[in-house]
Amino acid sequence: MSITAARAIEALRAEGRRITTARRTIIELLGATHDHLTADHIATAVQQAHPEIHVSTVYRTLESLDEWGLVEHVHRGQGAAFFHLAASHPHMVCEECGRVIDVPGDEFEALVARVRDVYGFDIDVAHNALMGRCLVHQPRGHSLA
Amino acid sequence: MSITAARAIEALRAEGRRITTARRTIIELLGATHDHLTADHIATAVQQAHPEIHVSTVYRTLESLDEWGLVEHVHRGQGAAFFHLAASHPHMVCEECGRVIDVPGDEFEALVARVRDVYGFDIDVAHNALMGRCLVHQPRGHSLA
DNA sequence: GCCCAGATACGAACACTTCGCATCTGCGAA
DNA sequence: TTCGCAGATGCGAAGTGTTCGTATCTGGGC
Repeated sequence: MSITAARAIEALRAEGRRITTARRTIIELLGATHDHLTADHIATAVQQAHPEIHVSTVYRTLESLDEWGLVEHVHRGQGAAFFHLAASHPHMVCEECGRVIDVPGDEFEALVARVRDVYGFDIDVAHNALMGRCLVHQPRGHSLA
Repeated sequence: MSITAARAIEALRAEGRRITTARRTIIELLGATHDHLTADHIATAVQQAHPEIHVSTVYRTLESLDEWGLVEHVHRGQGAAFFHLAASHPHMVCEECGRVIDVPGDEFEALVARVRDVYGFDIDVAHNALMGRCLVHQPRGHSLA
């Protein structure tokens, strides 16, 4: 089990929440991958080990873990949201190929600070993905060369 | 009719596309408001004047107008996307009250340029809304005072 | 006015997510 | 160890936002 997954489970225990099969399995799955998984992917993977775990349980579990700050979800444009263990960094999703790129949050610090000052709005950069085009899908094949 | 709506209809004509009741009504509606309307809102409003116009027509019309660059849609987190006449600026949506704030695109220029240089990713800042909290919904009532 | 590619009405289907409710279970107390 | 019960789950149905198939209709060029 990854260190982060172990920590998440420890956090559950520390707050007096139940460690159930669904919760443990989902957390371990998220801890074991760096992929960006949708609830449905997670349900499918979880059901390989525990076929009795229902999709709605996966949704509810993810919602709870999200609320408790142990996992986060990111909304893509139209498709399903994807989930990962709490890490709070922005994501960029290519509109052409769906590729997800992680960005360190500090790239956004200046913008977030300015928007807070000027517009009185506190941006949560990690909640919605930024859509756009990755380098192989830019108009007229623009490259870095 | 607003100037922008008139322009959009002119653009349709110039490209040899048909000016139908659905298209004209939707464009005029979008031109007459600064609100951020979902497809469903648009359908409801359109149907007050033309009850025969079907929701699916509204969706298809919006999709076409979007494709032709006359309107744009913005994805909120979980709820429905909202539409407006082409303007291409980012939006910020309060997670608490759903309020939508428009931001001039140039606030993002530095970030977009840097991300393009460093990550080879071309962000489309207008496609997904930025989620967060407006000033009345910030944690611990933080204000600008 | 006639014609037909393109647009529409209608409803069914779809993908993703939430809900209600009966049953079950983790875990603290006895 | 067993007991009790708040909280978690299984299951299916419903909800929401959107897309699709198909028969019919219509804008606008002739």
